[in-house]
Amino acid sequence: MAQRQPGVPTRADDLTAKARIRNAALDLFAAHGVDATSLRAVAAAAGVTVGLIVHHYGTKEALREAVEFAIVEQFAETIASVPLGSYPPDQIAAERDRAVAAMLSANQATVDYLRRAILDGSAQRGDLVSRLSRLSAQQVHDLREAGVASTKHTVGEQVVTIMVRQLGRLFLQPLVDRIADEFADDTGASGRPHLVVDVSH
Amino acid sequence: MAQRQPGVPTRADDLTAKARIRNAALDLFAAHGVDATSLRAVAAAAGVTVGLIVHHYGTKEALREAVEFAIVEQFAETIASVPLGSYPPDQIAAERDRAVAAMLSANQATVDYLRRAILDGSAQRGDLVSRLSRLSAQQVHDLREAGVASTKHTVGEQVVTIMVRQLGRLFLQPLVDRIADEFADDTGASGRPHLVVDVSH
DNA sequence: CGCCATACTATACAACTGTACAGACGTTGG
DNA sequence: CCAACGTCTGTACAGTTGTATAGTATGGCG
Repeated sequence: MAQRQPGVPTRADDLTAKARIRNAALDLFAAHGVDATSLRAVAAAAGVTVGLIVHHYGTKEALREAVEFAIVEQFAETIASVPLGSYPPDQIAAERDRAVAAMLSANQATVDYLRRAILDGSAQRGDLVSRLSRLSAQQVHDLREAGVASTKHTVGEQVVTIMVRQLGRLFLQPLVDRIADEFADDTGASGRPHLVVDVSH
Repeated sequence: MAQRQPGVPTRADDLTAKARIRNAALDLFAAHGVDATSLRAVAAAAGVTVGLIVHHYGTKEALREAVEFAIVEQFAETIASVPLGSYPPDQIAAERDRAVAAMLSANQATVDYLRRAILDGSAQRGDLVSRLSRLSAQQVHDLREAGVASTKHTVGEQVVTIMVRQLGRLFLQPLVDRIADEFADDTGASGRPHLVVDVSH
């Protein structure tokens, strides 16, 4: 085998090997779960050897953390793509929601990974869910500073509402789809049912 | 070690070894996932050796199927515990819903296992979700025969509604709890947020 | 009693896991 | 030019996995 990127990482075929490994890991972790995904499977999908994964990330756990870090980055960048001044104050929140929804629907692997992460719920500080929650909290805080967001509820309540409405529908959709498929011939052409997920305080 | 149940399985300490294995498997599968649970862990939890699991169930896959079969049975029995004649026709459906909800809240492991099963979504016929869907469909069918259930929607739509409303809240609750915990000191004593899950056709 | 079916243990094994490590290659800085 | 460095491969290893199997004990039944 020829080595692809010797010396300083050039971007010959689109992506660094390190990035390709991380992307392949996200896809496989999302599809089959972290435990059920071997480093060898990741290596094969990324077109590298197991040794290189260890070289770049050290351990499987560290690779998982890198994947989660990338997901948080993805959220942060998406939110930052709709800065405070870009829309009338009363539309910022809605516009950010739309941006996040668009990002998620374009990255099924991210959604699938998140679903598993929340499910397994390690519940430890520094967790993926914790970090996303803090990101949401920061967003709520910013909007309040700008005098936009309501202060009728606590920040915690607003974060729960944002995250559950954003993610809840995505998590439950597979269940709806499964059952809809089950009765596909029966449902008539009435189309997919529409999910409603919300929280009340 | 002394063997516990020689010959015909007596019910010396509460349960057959075979049943203890199945229960232990349900608990561990629910808590950590099937893949992450070794037969040795199941054996230890059930107080038997690995060999006995193989003896009774053959393969890990067969053990998983036995666990799922037991779950379906649990649903079926719960529904059957509220027979058609036991309540006024217009209350049967609601009463059965209540019975299922009570059964689920008393069996956290079942809920957790179901959450994982739906998540992984093997999407194959004979699947756990498929079997539960068919159970729901049967229920809807029965209620229609008795002239109780509405025929305004298709059976498929009604099954989706039943399953999503039953299970959706249970699946999303961990997410809500996680975030609520994250902001526990912030939320004030406003109590846990209440989840709303529904489908519209 | 003798015999067999069953419940059960113990050990063994091949496959696969994550991790470690030695080295090959090409680039870069002095 | 050459030593140092980062990227990358290949192999090796100890631990764990699911499964197979040989063997032991025990109760029921002729």
